[in-house]
Amino acid sequence: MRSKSSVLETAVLGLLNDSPLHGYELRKRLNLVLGSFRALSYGSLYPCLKSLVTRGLIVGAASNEAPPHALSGKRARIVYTLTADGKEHLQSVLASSGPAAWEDDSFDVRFAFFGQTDAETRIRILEGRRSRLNERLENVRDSSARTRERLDEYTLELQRHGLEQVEREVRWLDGLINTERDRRRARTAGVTPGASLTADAQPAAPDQINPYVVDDEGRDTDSKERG
Amino acid sequence: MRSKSSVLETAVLGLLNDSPLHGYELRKRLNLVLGSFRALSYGSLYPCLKSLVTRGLIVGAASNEAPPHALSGKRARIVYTLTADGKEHLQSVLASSGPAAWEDDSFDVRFAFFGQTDAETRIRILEGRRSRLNERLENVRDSSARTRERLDEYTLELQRHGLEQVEREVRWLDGLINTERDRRRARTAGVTPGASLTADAQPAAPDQINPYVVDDEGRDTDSKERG
DNA sequence: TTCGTCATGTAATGGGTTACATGATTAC
DNA sequence: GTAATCATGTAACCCATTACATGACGAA
Repeated sequence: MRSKSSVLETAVLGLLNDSPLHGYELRKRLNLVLGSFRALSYGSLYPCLKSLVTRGLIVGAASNEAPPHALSGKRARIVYTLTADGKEHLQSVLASSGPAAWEDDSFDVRFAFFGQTDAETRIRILEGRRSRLNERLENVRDSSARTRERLDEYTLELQRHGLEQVEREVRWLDGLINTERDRRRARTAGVTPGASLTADAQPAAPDQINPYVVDDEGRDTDSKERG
Repeated sequence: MRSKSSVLETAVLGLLNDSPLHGYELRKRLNLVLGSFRALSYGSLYPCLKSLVTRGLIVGAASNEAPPHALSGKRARIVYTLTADGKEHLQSVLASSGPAAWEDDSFDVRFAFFGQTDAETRIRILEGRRSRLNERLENVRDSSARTRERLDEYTLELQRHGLEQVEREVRWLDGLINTERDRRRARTAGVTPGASLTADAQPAAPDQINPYVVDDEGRDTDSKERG
């Protein structure tokens, strides 16, 4: 249950859970998920795959010909597949909903694999991220209130813009959380799913108390060194 | 003219150009500028200061008492000041407007010090960043067009949201560029400045050709490994 | 035949964090 | 007296990038 599982590892395992892939292809898909759209280097990917093999979470098999959807023989490449251990590990990672799941670096990956994540976990992560962002917003507004006047025009504008981006992300989360709740309600009522992810962000309960469970991943909420 | 000058170094020099500061205080201000609002660790800051001292760009002086605005004796701390070399170096960094100035990591710092930057350079950096983002947008839309159908709901939503954020930043840049141009026009006409940074983003010329000058910082535009 | 893309890797390097170590000063 | 904040630093480590090395395949 302990193993750190970096963002990259989670992403690799998550993708391989959909279908076996070789490194080169893996990288391309990774770029769509990781950080939005930035190139991950092979210098990170291959050592990561190596390590996963060593730990028995995936296996690599040289596949010379006839890939599933017989395109063309191409060339020898190593197709990686999840092992039973790997699947188990992935499930445990995907089941966690502590701070580690909603911090900047990991949230995106976790969100990208929401399709393989339990509905309650999804909600917990979304709410966790939202309160994390709100907390940050509060900090910035506080410190801004104290130092606003002695900041020049551009610094101020940069701050304003940053704040706005975060506020927008909070509203995005509001919408997603509402959608998830609607779905939950529909599920328990036994109705066919109707809610779409792109539903408008209803104003949501004005004061959402969110007693998120910090059950895993060590790492508690009150770390100093934040403001 | 060559020296790499990391983001952190630029930020430090830029802040010290306003007024001499000691490490602890420096860090707090750095956090407002760098990456928006994230804690920079002393483990990065102090070695950086050390290196700047070694290279003669700043000098540290133990200041035991009477800080400028006589608060209280506090305690021995090391107040850093820019040297002539340091000022010169900073000016040359601030004068550069190549790709290195508008990439993700450095753009924020450069923008934060626009108050100390030449107007033409400001425009060039803003335009450079905008075309960088547009280029990225194009790439994502292209690859999205090819793989859209086999992506699940959440991955798709993540991508949509990422795209939206970037589009928003482009509009932000549109506004800033217009403001800068207005100011330039006002300047050459000898009028008192009236344009505010928060002016609405006019639709801007529908197709802005931007022949940005890649004059410094090695690093050309057509690096592979991007899509 | 040469260029672009597919494909897999390693070594050096870089830029940061965390944890550690230390100690004075201030507020409760 | 004791906790929080001020203040400065070092050492170990992490995770990723860049540059390098290699080579096959398909298309121009």
